[in-house]
Amino acid sequence: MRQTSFADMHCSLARSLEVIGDWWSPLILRDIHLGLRRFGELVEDLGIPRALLAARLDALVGGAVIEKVEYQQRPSRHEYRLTEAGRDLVPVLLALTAWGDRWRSPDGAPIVAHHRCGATTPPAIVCAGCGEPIVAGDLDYSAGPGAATARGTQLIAGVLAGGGRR
Amino acid sequence: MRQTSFADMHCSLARSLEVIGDWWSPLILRDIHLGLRRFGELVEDLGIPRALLAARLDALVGGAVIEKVEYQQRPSRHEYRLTEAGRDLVPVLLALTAWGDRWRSPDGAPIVAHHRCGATTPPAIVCAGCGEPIVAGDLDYSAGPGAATARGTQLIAGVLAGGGRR
DNA sequence: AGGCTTCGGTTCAATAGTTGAACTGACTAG
DNA sequence: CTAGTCAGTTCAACTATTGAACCGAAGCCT
Repeated sequence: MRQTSFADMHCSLARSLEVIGDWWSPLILRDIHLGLRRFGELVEDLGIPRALLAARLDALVGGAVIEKVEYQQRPSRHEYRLTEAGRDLVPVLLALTAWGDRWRSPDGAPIVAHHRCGATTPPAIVCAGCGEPIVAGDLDYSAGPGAATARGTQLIAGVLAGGGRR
Repeated sequence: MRQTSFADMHCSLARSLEVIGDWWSPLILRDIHLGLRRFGELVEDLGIPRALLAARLDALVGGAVIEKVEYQQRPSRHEYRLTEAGRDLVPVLLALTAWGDRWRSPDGAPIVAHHRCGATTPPAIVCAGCGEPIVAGDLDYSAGPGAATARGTQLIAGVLAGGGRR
């Protein structure tokens, strides 16, 4: 019996979590993005058990969000870098960080991001159609082409078909 | 010793994960947002063990992202609803879902979100200063007021002080 | 009144994952 | 030829997850 896999759920959130939903994975990605790319640096920065880091890195490589690159030969040494999919995840992690800044960091943000335009304001999640910031209450949902009634969306399918419940 | 807590790390991403970083928690929040608010509905939709759901709901209530509300008396029955902090998390979950749509759902999105403006396009994460979509390479970082050198940011502090490494 | 059903959990034993310390192996520098 | 660096692996103790069974309060049916 393994920890339940989300890979087969017909939900993109579940599939995303299958790749980066483990306890340490988002922090590993943060560190790699910030420039800590070597095994030893990650161990030292995070205090993560070495066995677990090795397993997580393998999983992230398998999930194609990072890749293992040789940075020197003799002795052969490797480091980890974000792939394109991994870089595409950075804004999401930044948005989650901003949430933590808003709701969990009364003493101020520990890390401040600067956009190349000079702004240090938190990111905004906006509708690509109208440009307005997205607010939970402004959303509605319908079933897409990949929908199914199965574990993880056993009732969701019905809720969506019924025009939603919210 | 239990699973390492991220609560004391000086990183808002770690603090966010402390609340919603567990394996099932984001899916539970998704379901509650979509209208599945009762214990039994969540069990049926997700196939999550009842003991685990009870523990996760308690933790999410403790983390102030959901609240337990009585929806009928005699017999007393409760449901779970997003708090303001929980609703503020919805756009982030939507962004993570969109990432899964882009990179993990070759057959098309299982769930399609509609903004009240009519658009069904995925959300965009933009810089609140200039309005441009945020791309990993356009970011730089510096230490904020809450920074510290401790587990979770043992090396990060130095990297930020040195003007970054990226 | 007595029995069946619903809802929202709790309990439990088996299994799987996490932890931290110690160890390994390839290689280099001195 | 000894010590050191880096990137892991191994291992035993401990925790967490799983899924099935059980529980209790209350309403409904006859």
